[in-house]
Order: sequence, then structure tokens, then C-alpha cells
Amino acid sequence: MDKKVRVRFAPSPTGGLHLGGVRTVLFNYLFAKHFGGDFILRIEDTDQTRFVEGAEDYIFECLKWCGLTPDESPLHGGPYAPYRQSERKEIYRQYAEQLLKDGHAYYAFDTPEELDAKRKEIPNFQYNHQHRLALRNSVSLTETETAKLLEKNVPYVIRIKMPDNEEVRFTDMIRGEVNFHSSQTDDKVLLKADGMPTYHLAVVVDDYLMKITHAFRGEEWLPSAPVHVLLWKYLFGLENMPHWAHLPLILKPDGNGKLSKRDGDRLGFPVFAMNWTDPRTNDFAQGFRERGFLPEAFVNMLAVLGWNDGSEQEIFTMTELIQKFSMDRVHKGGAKFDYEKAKWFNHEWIKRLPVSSLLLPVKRLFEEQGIAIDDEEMFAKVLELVKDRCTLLPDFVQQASFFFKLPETIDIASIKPKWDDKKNQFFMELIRAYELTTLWQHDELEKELKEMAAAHQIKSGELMAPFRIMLVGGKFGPGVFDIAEIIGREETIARIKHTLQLVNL
RNA sequence: GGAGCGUUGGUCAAGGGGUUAAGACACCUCCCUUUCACGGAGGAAUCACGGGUUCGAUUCCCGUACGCUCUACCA
Repeated sequence: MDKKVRVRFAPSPTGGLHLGGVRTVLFNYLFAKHFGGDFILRIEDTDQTRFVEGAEDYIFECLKWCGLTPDESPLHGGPYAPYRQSERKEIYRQYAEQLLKDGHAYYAFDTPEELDAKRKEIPNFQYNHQHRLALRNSVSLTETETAKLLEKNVPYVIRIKMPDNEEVRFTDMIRGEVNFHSSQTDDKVLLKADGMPTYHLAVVVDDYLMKITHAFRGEEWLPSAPVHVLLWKYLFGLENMPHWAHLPLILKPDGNGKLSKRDGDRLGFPVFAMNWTDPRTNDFAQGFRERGFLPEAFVNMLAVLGWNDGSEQEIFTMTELIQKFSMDRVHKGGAKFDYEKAKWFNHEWIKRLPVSSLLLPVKRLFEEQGIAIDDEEMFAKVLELVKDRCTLLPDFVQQASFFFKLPETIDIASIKPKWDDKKNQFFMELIRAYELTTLWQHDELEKELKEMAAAHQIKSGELMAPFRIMLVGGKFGPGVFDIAEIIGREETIARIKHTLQLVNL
């Protein structure tokens, strides 16, 4: 590649960032970094009616959490600022005017109401070569009529004049050669009545001005690609056009169709990267982050949804992804999102990440549950012990809170039916034995219990369940003797005594 | 309706003219573990359908079906 690779992610700040959006960012980022290029974040906020307070900050926060930091953005600045399209409003008009001058665009004076009426009246109505002569625009009107309307400040839009008969083709990095016939696309609005550009104009002007070399976006954009290709041809030359790639969609797990927030609500999994509350409706959606996903896992899971490196490897660090990513290994077909698999990735990452990097987020979760952690060293030991059985971060609280406080409930009902004097005697004696144990260490504790069981002629298996319940409150958690070792002599004995009292009531 | 894109087990997918059609998730069975996990062993697909091309197609070509996306002064 001769030019420095420059890619952009261009979201509109209208709500939370969903899986598909994050994956688009990710593929952009990986591609750019693979080639040592730049990753630009551009905010496409040309529709003022859809602007949502806080959405832009949310996007930055998401990218930060995922570790996908832009090289240039409204926040980070850069040589092609401003990076917010609303602040670039004046720039677009001159290009619209150039198109006008060259006969590739025209003024249209039809009101939205008139067009609505047309759509009702004529089936499959399109503002195109077939109908534009019958509408109010600078093609159908004489020059003086047009001039008069403009002079009277009659609101207008500028539309592209799609050629009636032209093959529009381009090469998509994922799909190969793609063809469209120009007559199939209508005369898209380029500049709105409020003077703002539509996406179609803004995207090509900004990609040109910001020297974008590769443009990746969701597959839903494919049908409007011919408009963009034509604009490139008219304005900047096809030879300067970025290479396109239209990414496959992320589909809902059941049935078909694009994954939406509703599917997440319905099926019980997040769809947004982080918590998002719509400020207008107060509609809340939980994010992957708050659900207890690690950013490493979230990114990994997204990367292999529609891409793989051809090997059997599934777990990738960001560094490996950057090294191995290539657009020609991206799948063409959409992929159904599988939440179970997503959790598996998190589980894998919890298992392989050193405890040191889990410490902080998990500690926070404990504290949120009112469990203070003062002994960091013990905390680390506990996490190491339980991490194999934690899929999501909050599982740590469930799996390990009993290390730091008395179990909230003790499953007496499971002990009682098989409880007898013999066992009671046994545990009384175990307490005495444990009081004297010199080496408080799990092997030693296990040995003592088993020897004593033999002496009492009780199968040690019958003792394990009650002992576990005494220490953790239920039938779960890591090895009992490991637990005893960590919580210590005093606490172990106290818990045995406590349960003994309850059982003997 | 039109245009475009897509279609390998339930899901993610590798592969690509001749293979026992990888692997992972989920599921089932078993082993390990006197809890639950982790770990280990095993189980299931003829590649949407129909035509070609070919000695031979899941793999190439053409149709059909099905699905999706778009069809706004939204992105």
C-alpha cells in the first residue's frame, strides 16, 4: 500500500453502541493498526432531530473500555478537525454547489408533505429519472422559474441526479466485484432544507478531506454504495476513492434479522457495550461491561464473529488480533449472536488472566455488596482458588463471599435428615483436634479428618457434605480443606460450632 | 413490488473438484472430583434444492427456493 492507511468509524450519537457497532469499530481499528495506520473517530451528527444528550461521551467511554483508542477524534483532536459533522456544515455546501454547476445535482422544491402524497398515490414511487420531470425542481422548471423560487427563499433540497443508464461498479474487499444499475437508485437528497448534508454527501466529502483510504461499514449500506461511488466520481475522482468493505450483519439468535436491543431484553442478554439509559424515555439497557464481561473477552468474542485466522485458535489478545487480522478472511454471511459462546469467551479470559488484573474490578463488586476487603493477599488467594468456576465477574461474589463473612443462610435441611449423635460427637472432637493442629494447611486438615473418621467408623464421604455446609452454607465452592486453610483456624472452628448449634436445636 | 447481498451440524465456523467434511459453543454419555466447576474420553452434518460442466462437485457455472438489507430532507 503506497499511502498511509487511514480508516474511520463514524457513528451518529443517537443511543448506546451495540454489538454490531463495536465490531465495526474493532475491524476498522485492527485493520488500521495491522498496517500501522490511523484510526479516526468522526461523529456523524447531521440529523439534529435525532441528537441524544450523552451519546457521544458514551461512545468515547466504550472505545476506552474496549481499548480502541482513536488517533484523531473530536476529543483527541487531529490535523483534520473538526471531527463533528455539525461543525463542518459550511464545508459541504460548496461541494453540493459544484455538483449543481456540473449538472450532477439539482434543486428540488417539493415539500415533504407533497412527497408523502406522491408515495401514497403512486405505488413504489421513487424520486428518479422516471418521475423527476413531473416534480418541482430545477430540472423540470425553467431557469428563470428556479431563480425566482430561490430568490423568494422557498425551501429546497439539493438532490443528486442519478444517470438513467449507467453501470456502477466497485470492488468490495469482502464481496468482490459489486454491480448496480444507476436507474435503480433514486435521486438521494444531498443537502437538506436546513443546510445540513445528508450522510451521502457528508461521508464522501469527509472521507476525501480526511484522506481516508479504507472505508468499512455495515452491510446495510451496500444498496446506497452506488450513490457514494458516483459522488466520488463527480467530485474527487474514482482513483482517489477509498477501498470499501461492507461487513456482514450480526443477527438475532432465534429466527432471522438484525440483532436489536429488543432481542436482548427478550432473551435476557446485553446488546450494548455498556449500560445505557435513553435520556428521553428513561429506557434502560444493561451493558456487557456491567454484566461482568472483561474487555479482553468482549473484544475477542466480537473479533471472531465473522472473522477467523484460518487456524483453530479462538482466544486472541489484542496484539495477536492486530497481527493476524485481514479483511479477506471476513465472512460474507451474517452471524447469529450466541450468548452462550460469548460467556464461554469470558470464562476463558477469567481463567487465563492473572489474578492481579482481576483484583480491582472484583474488589469493587464485593464492596458494592457491602463486603469490605482488607486483606488483599488473602483476597488474591481466594480469587485464584475460585476463578475456574466463574463465568462472569459477579460470579466471584457468589462463589467467594463466604470467605469474608458468615454465610447468609446455612442449608440445615440438607444436613438434618442424616444427622445423628455419632456425627455430632465426631464434629465436637474435630473441633478439639483442629484447635491443636500445628500445621494449618489443607493436606494436614484432610488427613486429620479422615483418620478421625476411621477411628469413629464413619465413612468420610458422609462427613464431607455437612462439613462443607458448615463452612460455606451450601453445596458449592472449591475444596473444603482449601477453604478451611484460607479462612483460618479460628473461623473454621467458629463456623463448625455455629452450625452444630443450629442442627441440634 | 424492485435492487443488492447471502445460504457447510442447533450456533460460530475450517475446508475447497477426489477428505473418515477440521475445530469451538451448546447438548448427551463416560472418566476425574465424596459439592459444583476445571480437566480428559466419546456421540451426532453428505455441505438449501434442481440442473449442468467433469471420470468425479459440498467445492466451478446457471436457475429455483429461502433469508436478510435497503427502497426517508435517518444514519
